Amino acid sequence: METSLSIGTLAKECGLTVEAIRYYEKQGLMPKPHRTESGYRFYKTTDIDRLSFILRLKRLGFSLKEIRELLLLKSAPEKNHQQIHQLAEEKLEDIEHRIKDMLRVRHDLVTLLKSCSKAHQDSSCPILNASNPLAKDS
Amino acid sequence: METSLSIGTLAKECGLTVEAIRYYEKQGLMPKPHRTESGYRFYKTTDIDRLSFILRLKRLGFSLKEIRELLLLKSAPEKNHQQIHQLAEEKLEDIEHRIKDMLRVRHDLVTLLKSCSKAHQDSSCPILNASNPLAKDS
DNA sequence: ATAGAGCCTAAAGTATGCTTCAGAGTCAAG
DNA sequence: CTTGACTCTGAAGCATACTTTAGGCTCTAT
Repeated sequence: METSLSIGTLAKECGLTVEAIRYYEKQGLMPKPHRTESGYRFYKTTDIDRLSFILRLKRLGFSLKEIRELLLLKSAPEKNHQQIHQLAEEKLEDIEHRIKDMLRVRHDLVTLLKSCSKAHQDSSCPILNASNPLAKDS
Repeated sequence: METSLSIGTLAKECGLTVEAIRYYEKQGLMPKPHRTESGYRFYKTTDIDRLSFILRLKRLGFSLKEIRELLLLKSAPEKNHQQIHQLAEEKLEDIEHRIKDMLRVRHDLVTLLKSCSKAHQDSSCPILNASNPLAKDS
């Protein structure tokens, strides 16, 4: 069973640097991993998911501090229920606001491309004819 | 007709600082505004829209460099059509990817809240019962 | 058993995106 | 006509999020 990864492998797997992973650990985003006798970090495959989650949120404009909060939510124990629920509510509102903004920007871009396409009688525009990736909301 | 704004008014209007606006000007995000005889900048109301667009994109995790590109797209002349179309296509893909990420994070959060709610038999959860803001896609 | 790739730590350095400071002119109200 | 709020420029300073450097141990293959 090969369920453990070196920091280098994890980094490659997720497309970032070894140093960034160590930095996230220092900032409390990644948990302190187990170590080999010689002190080398080793990770579980589930750490790939955690790291992917971090990167996804980063891409969306969340700060490391905000991501830390969201991670706490994800791994929250049953205690402090009220507080966690409150925080989750805030984050969800935040995310929904961002989604709206994103759709608005998307709309602007599509409008731009439409006019652009119209001006050139180009009815085979690959962008405008693409299926809407947002039609299927979870 | 009161169609011109001081930099301070524009800043208040958009909820950022005077210094940030001057910084955006220096970075080529805001156009160089007209000046009074004494050298004071003055803006048109349409500059509010431009600044709002910038802030929206910033919130979504775009760098100032990327925002500059998107702004160039918006104000693009008819020439360089091919190149602009190409860039717009890239940006649109980028945005759609981000929207998917955002929906995924939203899904995670809602799932978390559902389980949280279930654990406490709380059927009146204000978050989960809220109407879906994404139902109406443009 | 040794070369080279990979890992370790701590600390300094860097890019981005502003904010603060210093020093000075401008404008509107009283 | 002065006081205080607002504006100007340029430069330095700061927070965030890493990256690079330095110096050293470890692991794998030849």
